[in-house]
Amino acid sequence: MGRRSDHSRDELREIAVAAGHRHMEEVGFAHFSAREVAKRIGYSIGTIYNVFGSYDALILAINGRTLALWRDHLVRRLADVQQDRLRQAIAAYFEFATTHRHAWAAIYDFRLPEDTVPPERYQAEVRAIFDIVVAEVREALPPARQDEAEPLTRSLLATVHGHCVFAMNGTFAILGEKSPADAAWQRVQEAVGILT
Amino acid sequence: MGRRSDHSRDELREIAVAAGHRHMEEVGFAHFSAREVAKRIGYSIGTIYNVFGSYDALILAINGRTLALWRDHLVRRLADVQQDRLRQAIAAYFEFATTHRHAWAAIYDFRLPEDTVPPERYQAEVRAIFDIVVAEVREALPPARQDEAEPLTRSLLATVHGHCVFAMNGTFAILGEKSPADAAWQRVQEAVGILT
DNA sequence: TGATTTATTGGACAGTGTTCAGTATCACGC
DNA sequence: GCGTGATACTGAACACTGTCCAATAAATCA
Repeated sequence: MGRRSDHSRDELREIAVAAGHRHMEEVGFAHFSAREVAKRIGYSIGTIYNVFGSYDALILAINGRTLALWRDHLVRRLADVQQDRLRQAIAAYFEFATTHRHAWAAIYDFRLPEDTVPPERYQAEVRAIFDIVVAEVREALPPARQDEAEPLTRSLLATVHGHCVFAMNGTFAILGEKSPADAAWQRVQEAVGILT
Repeated sequence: MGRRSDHSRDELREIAVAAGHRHMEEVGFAHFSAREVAKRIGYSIGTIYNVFGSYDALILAINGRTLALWRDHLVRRLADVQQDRLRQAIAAYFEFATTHRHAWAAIYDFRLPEDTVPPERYQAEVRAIFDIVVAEVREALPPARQDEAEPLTRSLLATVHGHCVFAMNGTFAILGEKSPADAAWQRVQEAVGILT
């Protein structure tokens, strides 16, 4: 067949990413299939490769969307909160991971070939989330120490992430930990408190 | 063919795990192949399934071996160190992840089917590493607080793990973090210091 | 109306995990 | 020595995967 034109190229890309994201949420990275995405949007596997160029690029697009949804969740969660904003941010981290288990895990399950860097769009998505958290951390610091917000935020994000990973992958279950979010919150409080 | 008997069943299992572990180190979880393991030990794919029962069980056996090597590395690294033992432990964490990138990542890339629990042997391997670290954390705490060592260690392990993950998967590169291990060490110092 | 560009297809290829009927070899009882 | 099981091992078959690309249909342009 030839051009079908019910969708522009950008629309088609958008539709494929949306369907791919749903598929990822349902089956997870290990059982994700590009053919299945094609099937779901009513196109053939070849079209997926025409639009995205490679399997990796498709995954990257889907993970990028997950990051955008994650940021969205974080923003909404902080929108009408006055107190304990850092704690709410941690809660949002865990909530998103729990609610979107598979899509969230896919962000970390997928690895680009070595010596390959993610595209600028994707990196921007990561930084966008980071920037939101930096602002919160800065707010929690005394004015004299606010220039330390960025390195501190990197470390605190890693800290929360570690707790979230162990909660999601069963490590904490093996070790008998039952309040991962609380533990993460303690570490964050200590780190911020010591500069106060 | 029939029974070949150059190896007992246990020997064969051992050989397969060793070869599988090497294969994993070379190509990583995404490109790991059970057929390739079979080829490397000079048996057919069927034998792999006879010995391990399933792909998942093979991966679990290989990851179990990685955990054992990791524990070994940690023990050796702490063997003749008097000062800064916690810091050395963190260094050992990062070292092992760096030196065995693929095998280390496979521990977290692989996920058992939902509602499935890893076999007791595997759990014991995880706890063995945990126990080593608990002893170090307890030693670093004042006598009156040593009963808090276990929950604290779970949290600190997660903290260090988070930093290591972000260092290995490129997140820290995107965010401009250049001393992940130092950042992790700071968080650990704070948490331990506050109880001192 | 051609000629050309573009979008889309789906078969072909090499690889995967998984199963299992078939076969070769051993150990043992007679 | 000779059956008779039990055991170890094989590899073809199946349904799937990512990847590529010659063929084709439709839209656009000259």
